[in-house]
Amino acid sequence: MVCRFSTKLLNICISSFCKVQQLEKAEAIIIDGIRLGVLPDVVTYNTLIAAYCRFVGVDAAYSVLHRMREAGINPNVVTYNSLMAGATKHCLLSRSLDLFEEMLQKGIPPDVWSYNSLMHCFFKSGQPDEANRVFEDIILSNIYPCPVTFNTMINGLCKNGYTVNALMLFRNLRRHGFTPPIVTYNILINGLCKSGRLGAARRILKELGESGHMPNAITYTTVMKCCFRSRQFEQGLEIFSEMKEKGYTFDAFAYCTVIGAFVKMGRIKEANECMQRMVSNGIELDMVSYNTLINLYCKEGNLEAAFNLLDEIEKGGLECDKYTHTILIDGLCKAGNIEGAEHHLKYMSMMGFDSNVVAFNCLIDGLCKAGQVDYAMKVFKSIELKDSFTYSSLVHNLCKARRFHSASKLLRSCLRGGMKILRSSQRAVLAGLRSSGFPREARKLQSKIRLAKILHY
DNA sequence: TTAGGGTTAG
Repeated sequence: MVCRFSTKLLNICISSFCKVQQLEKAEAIIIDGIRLGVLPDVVTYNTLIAAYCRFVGVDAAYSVLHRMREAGINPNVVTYNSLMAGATKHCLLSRSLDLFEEMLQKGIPPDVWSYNSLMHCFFKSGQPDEANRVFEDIILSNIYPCPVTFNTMINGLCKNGYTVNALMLFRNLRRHGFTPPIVTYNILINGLCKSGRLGAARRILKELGESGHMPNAITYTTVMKCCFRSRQFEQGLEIFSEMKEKGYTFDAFAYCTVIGAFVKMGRIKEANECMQRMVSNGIELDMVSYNTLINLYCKEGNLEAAFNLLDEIEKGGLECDKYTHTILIDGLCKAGNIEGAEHHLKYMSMMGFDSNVVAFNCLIDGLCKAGQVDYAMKVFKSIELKDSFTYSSLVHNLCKARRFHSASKLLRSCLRGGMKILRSSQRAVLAGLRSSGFPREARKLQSKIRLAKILHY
């Protein structure tokens, strides 16, 4: 006979294994349980589905759903919520919307988590108006919003460029008695930092202190990153020291932020020390951590170590991403191995990665630095996607090669396209034209630049 | 079950 207590115990075990990502052990326990007459229930399958969504992928979670149905257990609102959250996390946005529709068709009433996922999905697919409509529906319906609803809304608004609206929502919620948890503060501080509203971010940070909350490691990492991003390295390092003094635990996010900053400052020795501390502290390395390490190896000129690590990662079953390959392409270019970089670009494409503007920018810059400006121009013409880095780099390098007319022509086409270009590159063209005896062309170009500023900036 | 911080190029 199956007793409920046994299934409850089974579920506790499954949950424990799922939390530490030991899904095979969780599956094995289910088989053992069935053998002993303890049958899995909807909670067992939901726990597994959530874990597969989180650690593996939505397809793996669907195979559990299939087994669940075969066992005669119907999915409930939690099942759908997990699948929706998983689909949104893995950017399968239409799948997430389909799941919501399927839920309605099957007569399963969505709860606040379903709506939260739906909003998240709309924001992630760049449809803030649709997300806002869902939010209004929640407010006007009898579904009670939870803090996650507000956080999803504030985060989505920030990520879609509506930081001012996010700040207004935060203020309105506070006025109506909502006491924001630390997560809300972190979301808002991050959004404000990333949109360059550092003053507003500082004010929210001050409010956080006054609210009686303590900033957590995420708050510190966010503000530290913000300093590094705006090249206020010393200020960022002060936060790093404060974190250490106050005894905050460093996770992969905090270490990667600091290592990345040391690498950017050219302080490779300190970056290395940090990396060793991260490894010796037993931090489990994910793909971003590995990318940070590969970047460190490349910047210290140790391409061999970088490629060895790439092999190790691939053999270990972790999938390298576009960042890994772009870092390696840049490393090869910086080491003067243009042939290797081109070869790796082909490898990247063979692996199914889309055309990557950053990787091509590295190659164009590398070619210029190797004196192959004509070839760089050929690559430039062959690529569809170009950004301000592409133009700035090529204009700068054409000036260095004293090809001011070509640089001027390129700068004009960039301005016509409404693309921003580094001021130093603009100045280099103007100065070059003047010094090489073409002041009239320099004046004409200057007025084009002014016009573009009025039109686009 | 859901929301927040980290990796690439001038």
